[in-house]
Amino acid sequence: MGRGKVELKRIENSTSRQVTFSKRKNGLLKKAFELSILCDAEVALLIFSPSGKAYQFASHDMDRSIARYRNEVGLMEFNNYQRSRTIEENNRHLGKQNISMHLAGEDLSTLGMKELKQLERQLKNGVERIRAKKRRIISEHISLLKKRKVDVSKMKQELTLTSRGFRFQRICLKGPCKRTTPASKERAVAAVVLAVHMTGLGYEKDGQMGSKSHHQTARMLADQDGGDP
Amino acid sequence: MGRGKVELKRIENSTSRQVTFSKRKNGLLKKAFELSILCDAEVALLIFSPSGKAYQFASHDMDRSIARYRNEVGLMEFNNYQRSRTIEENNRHLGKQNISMHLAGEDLSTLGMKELKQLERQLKNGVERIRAKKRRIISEHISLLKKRKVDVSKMKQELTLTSRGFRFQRICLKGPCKRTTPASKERAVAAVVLAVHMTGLGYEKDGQMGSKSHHQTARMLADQDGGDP
DNA sequence: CACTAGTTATAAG
DNA sequence: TGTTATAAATAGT
Repeated sequence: MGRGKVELKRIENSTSRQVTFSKRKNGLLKKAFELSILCDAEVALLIFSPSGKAYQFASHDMDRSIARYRNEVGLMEFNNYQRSRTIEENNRHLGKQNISMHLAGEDLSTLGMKELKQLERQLKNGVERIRAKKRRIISEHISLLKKRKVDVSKMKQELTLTSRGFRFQRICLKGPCKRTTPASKERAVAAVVLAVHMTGLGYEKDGQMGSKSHHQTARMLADQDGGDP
Repeated sequence: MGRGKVELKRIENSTSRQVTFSKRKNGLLKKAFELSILCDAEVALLIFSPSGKAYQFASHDMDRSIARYRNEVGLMEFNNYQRSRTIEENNRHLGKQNISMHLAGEDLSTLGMKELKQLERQLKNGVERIRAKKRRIISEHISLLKKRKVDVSKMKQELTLTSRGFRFQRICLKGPCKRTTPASKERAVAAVVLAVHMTGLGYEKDGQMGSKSHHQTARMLADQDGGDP
């Protein structure tokens, strides 16, 4: 899009790379937001600029989405299957000796000694990385398990609190008390508002934004905006 | 984009919502990929369809990006601050009587009876939604906990298998056997390859893709492509 | 940062 | 799923 068609490779000119990053980052954040609204999807997006600045969007909650990711794809080979497919395409198009194709275990016979050595080194590294990663995943999962237990008990407590708030609301707003004044009603509402807010679960957004507002939203969703200094 | 301008709100028609989800999901994955290549950025994207299916893209490594996110923004209230700002802007631009501002518990005194009634209704709905949501979350968490336990034991089993593969590799490729022929080495390598693949943890990608491949890649990163059944 | 030409994404059919 | 007319994103200025 734009004056000229763009090649899909790293933009060499540093300035235009930064400009493009800024523009496309905003575009991506906006699109992510739109998808979440239009299609009622849960979307989480992390962007790190080359200079290390972080930007994010999460339609629901980043941690929730990450947890969900870990459940849905974290342990399956799905993830890795996709990854290796990606690598295969990657290498195929890079002309990188199609090593990943060989990694599929098919035609090792076409490899020379040099390539075999390379493969061997890669494999050793890979196995080591795998073992490290698994150790990491296991400990992560264990700590998650612990965290979950805490979270669940918290949720239960909060649910109790919420119920209290709800009862309070009913008593004050709909109870038999006939002397409800506007002022006391306001206070009651404020109390329920407080309870609701303390639960930390806000209302879902259910409306639309003008194109102006959602633009601003997208910008705010990112750290600041602007280029990446 | 398309035949008509589209409102930024949940698409009510279920069919077109699914179609739109499918299209925009692919578009988003593609854009995320392009940003990562063109601007040399690290991008991680998680998408969950309303029906619960998960899609992802990670330019580098999802776990790495998540860890980075936790460092950069994970512990700050940044996230929540941004979210509440977003909702506030959202409502402000919707002209929704700045109810979210009132929800902040500040100036209920400026509201008329009509608005108070609306607030009351919203709050009741909200509390009910919250309670429902919490019930859902709690049961989700509980089933997750159960699932996690199973998964962790699986991981342990796999780790054991991996270790075996690693020992096998050392014996076959580096052991004292001097009669290693190219053919037997190939077989050994193939065996290790198999072991590695069975672990399901592939190699990280380190290069870029041609424009053709990334299109395919983006599609493959999703489960299949197509709609969300 | 604003503009605009030429590109891309996508809503509808 | 593939096509087409139109909206939207954006590269270059």
